[in-house]
Amino acid sequence: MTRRPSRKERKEQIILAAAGMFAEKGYANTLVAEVASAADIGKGTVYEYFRSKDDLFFTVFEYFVEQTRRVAEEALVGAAGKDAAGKLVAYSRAIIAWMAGHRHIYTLSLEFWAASVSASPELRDRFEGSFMETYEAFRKIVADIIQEGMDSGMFQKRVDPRAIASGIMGAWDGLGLQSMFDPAFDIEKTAEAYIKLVINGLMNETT
Amino acid sequence: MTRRPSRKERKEQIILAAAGMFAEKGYANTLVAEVASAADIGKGTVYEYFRSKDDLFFTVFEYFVEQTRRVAEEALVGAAGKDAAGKLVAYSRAIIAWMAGHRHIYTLSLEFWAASVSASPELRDRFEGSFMETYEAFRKIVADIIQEGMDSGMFQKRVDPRAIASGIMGAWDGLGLQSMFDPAFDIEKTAEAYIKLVINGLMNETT
Amino acid sequence: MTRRPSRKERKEQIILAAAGMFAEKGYANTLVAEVASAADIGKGTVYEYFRSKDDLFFTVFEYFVEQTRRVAEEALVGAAGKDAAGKLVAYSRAIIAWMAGHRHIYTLSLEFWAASVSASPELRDRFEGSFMETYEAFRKIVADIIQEGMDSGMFQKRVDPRAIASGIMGAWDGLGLQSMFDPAFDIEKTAEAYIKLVINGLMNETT
Amino acid sequence: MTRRPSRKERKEQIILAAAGMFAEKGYANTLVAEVASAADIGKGTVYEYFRSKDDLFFTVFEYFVEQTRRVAEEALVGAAGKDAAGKLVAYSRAIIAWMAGHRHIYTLSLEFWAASVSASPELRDRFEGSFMETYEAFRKIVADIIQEGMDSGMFQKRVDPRAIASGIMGAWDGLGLQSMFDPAFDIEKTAEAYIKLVINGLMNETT
DNA sequence: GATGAATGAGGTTTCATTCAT
DNA sequence: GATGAATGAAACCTCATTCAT
Repeated sequence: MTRRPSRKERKEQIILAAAGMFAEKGYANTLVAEVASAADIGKGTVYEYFRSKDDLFFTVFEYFVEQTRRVAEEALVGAAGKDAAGKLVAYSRAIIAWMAGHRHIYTLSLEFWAASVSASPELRDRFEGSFMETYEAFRKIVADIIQEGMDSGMFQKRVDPRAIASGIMGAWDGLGLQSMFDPAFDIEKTAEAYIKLVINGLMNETT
Repeated sequence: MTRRPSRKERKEQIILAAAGMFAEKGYANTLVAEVASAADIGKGTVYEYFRSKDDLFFTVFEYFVEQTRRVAEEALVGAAGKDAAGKLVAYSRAIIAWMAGHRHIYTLSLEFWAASVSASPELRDRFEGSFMETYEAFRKIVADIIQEGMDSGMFQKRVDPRAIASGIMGAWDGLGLQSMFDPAFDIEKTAEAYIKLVINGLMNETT
Repeated sequence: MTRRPSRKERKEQIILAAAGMFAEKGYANTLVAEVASAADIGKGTVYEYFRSKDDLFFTVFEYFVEQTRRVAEEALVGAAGKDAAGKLVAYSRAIIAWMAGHRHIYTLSLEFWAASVSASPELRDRFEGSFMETYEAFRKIVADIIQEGMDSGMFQKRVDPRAIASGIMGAWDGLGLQSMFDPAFDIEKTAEAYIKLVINGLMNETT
Repeated sequence: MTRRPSRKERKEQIILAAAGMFAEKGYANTLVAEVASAADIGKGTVYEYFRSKDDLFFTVFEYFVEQTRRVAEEALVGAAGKDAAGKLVAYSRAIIAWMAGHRHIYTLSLEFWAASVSASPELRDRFEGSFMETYEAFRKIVADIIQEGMDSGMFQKRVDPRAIASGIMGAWDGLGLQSMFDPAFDIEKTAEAYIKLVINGLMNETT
């Protein structure tokens, strides 16, 4: 005999069900009824927890952002103690591993990216703002590692840490994208070779 | 006095109007009536040229792919005669310049990416197939340049050309994405610094 | 320290809350939850006292009718001992004063009138029946006064007492209606002038 | 073979169908689908002509007001040339005859009255404003007749014409109401007796 | 007895698509 | 060939009512 879930648990249950459905069928093609059914609740119950389908969508997004940040945070912790190059490799591996391991969920990114341009103006602003903030957080982490490498003398090449961080992050997203279109794409192997090349670029002064 | 447009011109007129609307409001939020109105024709006329809204969407996508490939082709031609590093820089610049110069249209990518996951199964397959093909074409071009650099001895580092090509392309997409969320993001400067770092990585053997 | 209300008090508490809400927002636009909240009880509790929202509505109606009749009764008592003309004036004044003083509640009449035509067949019948009965009761009172005036010789004009009673009652309702649409409408002054004119008509034989 | 109706005719066709349905079942209990079906068109077509169900409702109201005013206008014309008392009788007869003859439509009044208090604030204001204007128009007509009667010396009693006009109009509405509840109520006979009494009151100076 | 979370039937509204002109 | 009025399936959302606690 299972107890009735708390309000918070019930809400998360719906968010997870919605995340799954949105990832699978896309936001526009997912019926609220399907989310409810996936969460094993009645259609009306969804509206007890979310004002509208849009509201649910944005909440799923926030949940997703939260998770993404936690992944980054954990990766950072796992990389502590290593030198700059080691940190970069470890950090990249963690991000890519998460993408590879949550391919099903990662699909949501595409939905969110699209929504950030095509949603209603109010929603769009919220998406855009959140994206900028999240990307900035990632960028700071990566740029700090690069700066540390330059400071320690490990990275000989003089670069703008933020620009390079942007490029590295871009590559992560872009590789994730390619793995989305091509199931045979080996994102982990590809990313591994790639980050090492970038690090090689950082370690050698241009002659 | 303007002559009546040919069937082909009329079709392109609709495609361009649709591209603009889809980029601006997103596919799902764009009404067929809006496309028709933007193309200065009647709503019913759209159906003289396209079987359905989905069909129009996919045609816009094909048109978009075609253009993208032409951009790549032209960039490649413009880079002919340079050495591998020069080609890479020129090629990257051309791609990024196109992104920066067609930001409004480039938004469509997000729609297409999302559709490749969330559209109806049939449409999804067509999207996925086309994406794989297009990415493969780009990948070949970039990988060939890298191979050429290694063959010529300019690139000292031994790498898997296809993997690195994937990473570079990923960075392009990912930087385009960041520029989409952040109007202040200077994609051309960032990409310039980044591609040079990657090239530096290629030119130096790991010690 | 307030004791727990008896079942009857609790029921009246709900009726009053419902009356207030229905008068303010209309029956259709009032949520059962709002009634409950206004009555300071839980939503489910309403259903401990009333079978359905319709049932609550009808009970409010009956309560309203009861009050209206009491008002009429009291007015009649207050007018006892006067002559026919005096009774008519006093009676009219009491009715109109009640309307003016309970403008907020009187709004309910409009809801009831509408319901008597547009509610479900069963409910409609109950409304119609109750209205006929109530109007008949009023009509009898007024007609009796008129008859008394004619009998006593005070009213010289020969009239059908019931027809005239209907007209007078109609004027009361109609004036109430006008005061509902126009906050500036002085119903008491208007009704006073009007009833005196009618009495003047009764007192003078047509020449 | 019937030609396709013009936009204006089609709109009126919907208004009439809606008026019938609203009168029969009440606004809240009428489905848009029922209106469409009564108008022999598709459900979606209703929305080609009206923004919303509320909008349709208000348009029906305006149509109703227009008709009511036309009735008053015609009645006034028909009464021209008579003396004040004759005008009053003719005018009253015309109004009451219209009510009696359009009982089916007149039911709508109850809906409109109720809406003027219970509809959404915006709609409510439009209703209220329109009612005040319409009542004022009627009031002016009746008051002018009374004034004319006093000026000509036919009406000996000194009265406030507007107050008495309000009372007479109130009686019309109130009698219509009674006839609505009671199918056996003979509104024409009752109104006839009543208006004559009122006129008697006007013709005789209070002694 | 009292409660309010859960429910889902039912209603409005949207919009891709058709087809008569 | 072009049009846009008409359509109705489909989807979101509301809210009276139930029932487990």
